[in-house]
Amino acid sequence: MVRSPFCYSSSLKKGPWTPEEDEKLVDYINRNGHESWTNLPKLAGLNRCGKSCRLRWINYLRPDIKRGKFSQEEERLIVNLHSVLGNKWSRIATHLPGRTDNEIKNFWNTHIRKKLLQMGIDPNTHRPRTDFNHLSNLSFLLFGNLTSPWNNVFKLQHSDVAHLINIRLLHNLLQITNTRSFPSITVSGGTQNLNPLEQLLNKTATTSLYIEEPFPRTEDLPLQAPTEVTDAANIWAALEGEMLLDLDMENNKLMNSCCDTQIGNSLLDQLISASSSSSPESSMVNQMESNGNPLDDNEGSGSGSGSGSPTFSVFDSWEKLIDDESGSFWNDIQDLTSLSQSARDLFNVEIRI
DNA sequence: AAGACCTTCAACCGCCACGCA
DNA sequence: GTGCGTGGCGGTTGAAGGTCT
Repeated sequence: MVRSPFCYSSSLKKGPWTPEEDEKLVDYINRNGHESWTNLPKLAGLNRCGKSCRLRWINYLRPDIKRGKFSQEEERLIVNLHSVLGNKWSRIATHLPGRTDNEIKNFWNTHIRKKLLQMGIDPNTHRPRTDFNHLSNLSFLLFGNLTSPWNNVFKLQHSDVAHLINIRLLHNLLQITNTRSFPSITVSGGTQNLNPLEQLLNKTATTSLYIEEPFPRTEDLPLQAPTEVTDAANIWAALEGEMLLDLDMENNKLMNSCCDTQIGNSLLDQLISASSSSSPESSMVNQMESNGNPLDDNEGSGSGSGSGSPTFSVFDSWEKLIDDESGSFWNDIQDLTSLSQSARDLFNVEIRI
């Protein structure tokens, strides 16, 4: 591939811009505009490449640049848009007036990404993480809500997330380490076309789940009758026993307490169903893009949840989280993280596969 | 006080798409 | 159809400042 020579000359200056250079660039563009970035440096008296000038102007010197910290509203919008658009920073930037793609990208990588990881959510897919390296981080989801000041609504979601993440972790763990098969889980009485785990978490009164067969640890052991489990606590306990997750007494207490929480509609379930359904995201982003600046109307119906669709969207879920009236949900996440260190240590030690 | 380590973000690099000759 | 110049984008880097030990 023939590389364009411009911008690769070693004689051109690189690195941070000086105030004098900024002044020259702003002055020239104010007087002449920027029809050709290639010719601009020469005409403006700058020993820079056009590309560098363009970047400096777009990311820093433009008069309509909004400086300063991102608001919670902007943060929420970035997360929502990223869940739909991925790393399309320039497209995301079109929804945040005054913010540049570079600024948003940096903000994502330095702030939001970390927060999602702490929540056990893969920032790339916006789904629960299923890699094992972050088990220690997940443990805070399991134990944190025992003492956290979260309000009731969020506690339920938080608990559900923990349940599903752990069940999925176990499932994946088994599939990876497995020479043995994962016990099949069937649903009795359920009418929805959900997979068993999702049905469990979307629990209706008539739903029962069966762990059909324990792990055959040895061929000598007789087959056991299917065990009926009717709630997340029991299925978790059953899996836990079969997985040789030898939690000590203290951990068990914590686990039981955690699992005593009543199951409600889960954030995670909604995220999953939103992601696997007929792509509400695409219609969402279309709506957002056709509505113009979403920051202008997000308190009304413009955030997408009021479209009349019965399907939960990923945005609804996020907004429920973020709208937590106790304040910033990010702050709550941080509270949990700090509370969970001891539990995290226990969890790390006790997993034996 | 000082060095190590961490975080942030401006700027660069390389690739791709598009328009034009 | 092909090659070149250019603009635009996303990933990455590294300097600077902050925090920790």
